[in-house]
Amino acid sequence: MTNTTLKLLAQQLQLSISTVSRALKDHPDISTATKAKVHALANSLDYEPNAYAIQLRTQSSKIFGVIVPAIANLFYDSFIAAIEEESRKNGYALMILQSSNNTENELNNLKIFRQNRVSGVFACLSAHTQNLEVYEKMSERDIPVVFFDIVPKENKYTKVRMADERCAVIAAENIIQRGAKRVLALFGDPALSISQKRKFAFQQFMEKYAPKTHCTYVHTNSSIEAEDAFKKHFNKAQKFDTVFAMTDEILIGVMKSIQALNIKVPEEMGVISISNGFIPSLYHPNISYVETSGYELGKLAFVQMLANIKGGKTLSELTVDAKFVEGGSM
Amino acid sequence: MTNTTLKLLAQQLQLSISTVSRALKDHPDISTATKAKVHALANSLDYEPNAYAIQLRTQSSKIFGVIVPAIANLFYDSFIAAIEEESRKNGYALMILQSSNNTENELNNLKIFRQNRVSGVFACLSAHTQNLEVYEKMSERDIPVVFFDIVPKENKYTKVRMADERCAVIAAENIIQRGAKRVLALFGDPALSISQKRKFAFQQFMEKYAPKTHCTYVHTNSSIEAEDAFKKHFNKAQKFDTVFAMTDEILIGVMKSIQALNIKVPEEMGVISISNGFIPSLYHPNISYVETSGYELGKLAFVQMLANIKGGKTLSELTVDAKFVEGGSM
DNA sequence: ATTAAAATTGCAAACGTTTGCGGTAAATTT
DNA sequence: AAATTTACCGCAAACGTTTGCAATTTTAAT
Repeated sequence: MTNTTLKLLAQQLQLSISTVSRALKDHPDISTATKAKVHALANSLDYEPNAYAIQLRTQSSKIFGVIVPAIANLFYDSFIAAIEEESRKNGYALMILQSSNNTENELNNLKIFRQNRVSGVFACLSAHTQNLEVYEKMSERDIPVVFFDIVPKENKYTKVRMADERCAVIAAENIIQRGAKRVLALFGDPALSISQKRKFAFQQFMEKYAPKTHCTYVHTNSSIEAEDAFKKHFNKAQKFDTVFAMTDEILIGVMKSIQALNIKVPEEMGVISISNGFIPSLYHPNISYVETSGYELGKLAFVQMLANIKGGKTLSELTVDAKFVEGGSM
Repeated sequence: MTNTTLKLLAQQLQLSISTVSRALKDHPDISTATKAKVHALANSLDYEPNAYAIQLRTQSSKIFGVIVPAIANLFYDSFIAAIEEESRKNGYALMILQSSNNTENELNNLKIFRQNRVSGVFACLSAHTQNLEVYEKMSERDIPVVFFDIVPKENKYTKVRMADERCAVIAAENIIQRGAKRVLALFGDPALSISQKRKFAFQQFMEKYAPKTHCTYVHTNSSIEAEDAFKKHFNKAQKFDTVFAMTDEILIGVMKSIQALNIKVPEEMGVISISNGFIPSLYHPNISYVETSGYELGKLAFVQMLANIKGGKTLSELTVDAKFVEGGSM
C-alpha cells in the first residue's frame, strides 16, 4: 500500500498542499473549520509525515548518533538507556553503533552519522584512537559532539565523565574507616588514563591519611588475572584483610577467588569496588561500592547536548558525582 | 560550513548534476577521465551523499528499527550486538528504541519507525501487548517485521526464538543424570508463554523419565522472590538436592540464598540454569547452564529479515538450538 | 457603496538526489 | 563521403515537505 502524503490529502479535500500542511501543524492562518476537516482525514488515512522529506527541507534531522565500544556492557547499557529516555522525551531518536574498540569501525560509524545528517553525536573514544580529525570534521558541519567516559585530553571538546579521582578517594575513606591493616588494591590496564587517575588518587589519599596501612597495588587486565592475583597474594604470610576492585571486571575475579577459598565477607575480608551497582548486588552480602552511574552520565551528557544545540557552544568538562553505597561487605 | 552537494561539484567541474551523480557511482556511460576528475574533487571536498535526499528519491532507507523491552539487559544486549554487526556488514544502520515493557511506548516507537520509513523492524513484544494491529499497519506499508524472543502466537508472522522446550528438556536430562532425588524447579511469570513452555516441557520429561524424582515447581517474578522461595523450601524437612533456574534473574536470587546459607555447590546442592552464560560464569564453581544465545538469535533474526526484504515473504518460525555448557555445579 | 483591513488560502520554489530519455560528437562501417 | 553505430553527457521531472509571498475572499470601517 502506498503511503498517504500531503498531496493525497489535498486532493481528497480539494485544498492546496500548503493549506493541508499548515492545518496539520495548527498554523493560525488556517480556519478552525478546515483544520478540523484536515485532521479528520489525516487520522482516518493514517497520515505519517515523511521524516526524510522534512529533513531535506528543513536541514535538520531529529536523530542523535551514539558510538560505544560495545553495546553488551553493563555500563554503556545504562548510559544508552538514559539518553534514549531523554531523547524520546525531546522528540529525538537514537542511532547506535558500536566501535568494538576499533578505530576503523569508529570512522565508518561517523561516516554513517554524517550521511544521515544526525543532529549530534555522543561518542566514547575507542581505547587507542589518537587522531581526532574526524571529530573536527563533524564540528565543521555544525554537528555537536559530546564525548563521554573515554574522552580526549584537549579541552576544546565538550565532555562528560565520571569523577574518577573522587571515586577512588571515597573508596579509600571507607577502607580507612573499616580500620584496614593490609589492603590489596587492584586496578585495570595501566595504559588507560582511568586506571592511572584512580590509582594515583587512591594512593595519594592512603599515604596521607593512613600511612601505616600497608597497601599492595596490582594492575590486571581481566577477570581471570584479577582472580589469580588475589589468590597469589592471599597465599603470602601476611594476609590482607581488605580488597579494593577498581572495576566490575576485577570485582568478578576477586569474588570468584573469595568463593573458591571460602573466605567470609566481611569478617575475614572487606570488599569494596567501583561499579554501577549491578554486579555488587549479585553476592551475599551485597558488595559495598562507590557508584559510577552510566545512567547519570547519560542524563548529564544529554543536558550538554541540548545546551550545545540550543545555545551554541558549551565547551567544558562536566563530571558526575560519586556516592558510596553500603552493601554489607565492609 | 555548508555541506558539499552534487550541485556544487557540478558547478566547479562545469558538468551537469546527473553526470556527477553517475560518475560517483561508476556508471558505464561516463568516461574514465571525467570519473577521475569527479572523484578527485569529491574527495577533496569531503562529499557525503545526503541520505535523506536519497531515501526521498528512492523510497528506501538503509535503516532497521529495533524494539527491545530494555537495552540494559544481558540477553537483549547480545541480540542487539549481533544484528548491529550484521547490519553494518550489509550497509544498514540501526535505530534502537526501548519499550520498557510498556505498550504505549511500544506504539510510539513504531510510529517513529514509520516516520523514518525504516526498511524493517526487529520487535520483541512487551510482556502484555495483546493488540497487534500496529504491526499489521507496518506490513500494510511493506515494512517487514521480524519478531524475536517474545513473539506472537499466530503463525502468520515471521519470528525467531529460542528452542524453549529443548532447553528445558536438556536441563531435565542433566538433572536426571546427576541422580537428583528432590529438585526445586523455579520458573518465571506464569502469564508468559515462555514460562509455560519451559515448565510444561520440563515437567513432562521428568515425569516420563524419572517418575520417582520429587519435583517442586514454583513461579517467581523477580530475583528477590526467587531468593525467598529458595530459602522457604530449603527449610523444609526434606531438603532438595538440586535446583533449576529458568532464567538469569532467578539464578541470581538462588545464588544469593546459596551464599547466605553457605551451601556447598555441587556437593550439597546441584545448580543448573538456562542462560546466555554471563551470570553463570560469575560464581565459583561456574554454574552449568543450557545456553540460549542472544547473539545467535540475533544472527538468525537478521537472516530472516534479509530473506524477507529480498525474496518476499518467509512466514515461519525459526528457533536457535540449545546446548549444554558444563560448569562445575552439577 | 466604496475602501481599507483582516482572514483565509494557493502558488511556486527549494531541499539533494536519481533516472528515463533525448542530444551531440566521435568512431566505425558501408 | 555518407550512414550508422557508439560513447558520452545534459534536461527535466520526481520524491514529500516547508514557507515567503501573492491572491482571493470576507469583514469592518468609512
